Amino acid sequence: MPELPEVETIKRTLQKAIVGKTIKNIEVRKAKIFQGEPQEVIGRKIEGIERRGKMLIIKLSGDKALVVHFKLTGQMVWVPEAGEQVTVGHPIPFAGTQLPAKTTHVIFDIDGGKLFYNDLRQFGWIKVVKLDQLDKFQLGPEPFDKEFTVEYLEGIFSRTSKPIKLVLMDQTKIAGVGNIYANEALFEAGILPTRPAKKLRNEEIKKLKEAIIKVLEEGIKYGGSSAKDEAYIKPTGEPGGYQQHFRVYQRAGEKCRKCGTIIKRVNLGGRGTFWCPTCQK
DNA sequence: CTGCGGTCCTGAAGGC
DNA sequence: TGCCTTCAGGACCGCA
Repeated sequence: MPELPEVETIKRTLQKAIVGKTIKNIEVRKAKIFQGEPQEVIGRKIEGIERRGKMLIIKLSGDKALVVHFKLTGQMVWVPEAGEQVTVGHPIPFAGTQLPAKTTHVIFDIDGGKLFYNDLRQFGWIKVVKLDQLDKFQLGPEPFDKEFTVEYLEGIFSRTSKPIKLVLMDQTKIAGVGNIYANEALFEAGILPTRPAKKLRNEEIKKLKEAIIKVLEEGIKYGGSSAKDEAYIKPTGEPGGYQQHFRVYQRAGEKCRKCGTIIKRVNLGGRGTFWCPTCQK
């Protein structure tokens, strides 16, 4: 599922591929996915690409932007035209099939190639948003920003007795952390996912803050994670590599890499939650 | 305010 | 073999 590191990878890949180019046409094959009028976007130049939390923001000439939320299974695949100078990766066959696939819901016809939005579960969306409306998305601080401090975390944790893992995944409190990286960060910090947030000691909060940054940086370094059952791929069509480095996520029944104890799994807030009973207290 | 459960959707996996 | 049920999951919504 595209979380901060996956969306950051998509952002960096697309920056090299499509910034400075013009959107010539948009084919919307599933109306509910594309929210807005294609006419508001066609003919505009892509001025820049940013990320906010798990959302990709494609800034256009004029006063508009496209905001993309990939939710569980959204993908963006950039396929350069034949003969086009390939600026990023290479157009490898998409899952052994041709694009558009049956999961392709929006196709952007851009100078030099096509950008496909695919989404198996169809939970994701693309919205046309005015630039001055971008701050309407209620999101907490970015983990890599300077407001993301131990003091900030102490503040939000002290006000709730919810399990710490659910607080980490609350986008209005911390932007971009989802199920994978919440599980991984809690292992790295040695904290049980079920601990009430307000019960964390200052020393643990310090460790957790560093752990969040560490696992997100690792995720970006490996180009995101293409875990089993998950649809994330880079816009080049290649999978990410972070899944090979998971400490606990989707490793129930396997041995902890640090101590050999069997990794456990439980449902917390409807999400698969994984931890090592020895390393996390 | 909190916390719970339903909703969207599809494919894989399990049961009989 | 084949049909039916269950499950996973980010964000949001309604209800108690």
